[in-house]
Amino acid sequence: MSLQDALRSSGKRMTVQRRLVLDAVRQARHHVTAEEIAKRVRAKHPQIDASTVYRNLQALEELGEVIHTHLDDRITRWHRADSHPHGHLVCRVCGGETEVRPIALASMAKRLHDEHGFDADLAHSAIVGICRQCRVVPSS
Amino acid sequence: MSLQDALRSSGKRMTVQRRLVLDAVRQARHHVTAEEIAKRVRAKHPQIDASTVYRNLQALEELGEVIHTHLDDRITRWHRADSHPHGHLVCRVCGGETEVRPIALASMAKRLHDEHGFDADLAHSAIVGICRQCRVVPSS
DNA sequence: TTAATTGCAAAGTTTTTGCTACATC
DNA sequence: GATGTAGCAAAAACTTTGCAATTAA
Repeated sequence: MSLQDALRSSGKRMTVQRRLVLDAVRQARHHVTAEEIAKRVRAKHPQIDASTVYRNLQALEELGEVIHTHLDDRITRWHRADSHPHGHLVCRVCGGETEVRPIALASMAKRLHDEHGFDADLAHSAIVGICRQCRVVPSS
Repeated sequence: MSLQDALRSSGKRMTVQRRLVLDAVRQARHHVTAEEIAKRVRAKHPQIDASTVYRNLQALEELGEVIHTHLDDRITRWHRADSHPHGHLVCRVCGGETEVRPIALASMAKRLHDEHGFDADLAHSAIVGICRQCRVVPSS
C-alpha cells in the first residue's frame, strides 16, 4: 500500500510537519531517537514542537512508514519501515549497534514458531551482547 | 564471589532495605520493574522510598546479584543474576513473557559469533513478536 | 568513628495529553 | 466546511540527585 493510499484509507492527512518527520527518519543512517529527529526537523522549521514529532512518529507507524524498537536503554528508537529487514546486535559495552541479515536469525525464528507458536518479529528485537571490538582478549 | 566478599571488597554495606530489595528480586517469578519491587518491599517496610529501591538495584547490580534488561518498552526490568540462563519471548499484543531454553537460541548465537564476532547474551535479550494466543487465526 | 545509606523533596528525562486555532482534504 | 493536526503548556511516567539524619562496619 502506497503512502497515498494509507493516508486515504486511514483518514490521516499529510502536513509539512509530518513530511519533515518522515524525511528525517528516512534520511537517518541508523535508528534515531525522537529527540534526534526533532533536531533535524527543527533545522528547517524551528518552531515544530516535540509533541508534534511524537504524534507524527506514531501516525507514521500506523501508516506503515516507520517502525520503533527498544534497544539497550529506555529510549524509543525509530527507523524507516521499508529498509531491508534486519536484526539488531547491540553491544553492552560500547553501545554500538550492528545490523544482521535476517538469514542469520531465520532458523531460530522457525524454531520458536514450531516449538512455541511464537511469531518472532526480528526487526523489533534487539540482541544484547558484546561486540568484536569490546571483547576482552584472553591473556596469553 | 560470595555476596559477603563482594560487599567487603567494594566497601558496600548490607542494610535492611538492600536485603529486602534483593529478596524481592530473587522471589520474583519473572522480570520485574522497580515499581513492582518497591511494592513488594513496602509490604514489609512501608516507608521505603522509591529512590532507595533504585539506588539498591544499582548497587546490587554492581555486586553481581541482579541484572537489568530492557524488554519491549522503556521500563527497566530486573531479575536475579543466578537464575538459569534463558531467552525471553515478549508478546507485542498481550505483553506476556515466555522463557525459552537457551538451546533454541544456541545455533543463532553460534552464527552471530562466527559471522560477526558478536557474543550474544541470550539471557538479556528479548525477542519481540506475537505469541500463540494472540496470533490472529486465519479466517476460513 | 567514619563513611555508606536512608528518606524526603526536588528536579531531570522522555513521552503524553488537553485545548484552541489552523490547515488539509 | 468538516475534521485532522499544530503549537503551547501542563502533566504523566520513570528515574536521578542533593542533603541532613541515620546506621552499618
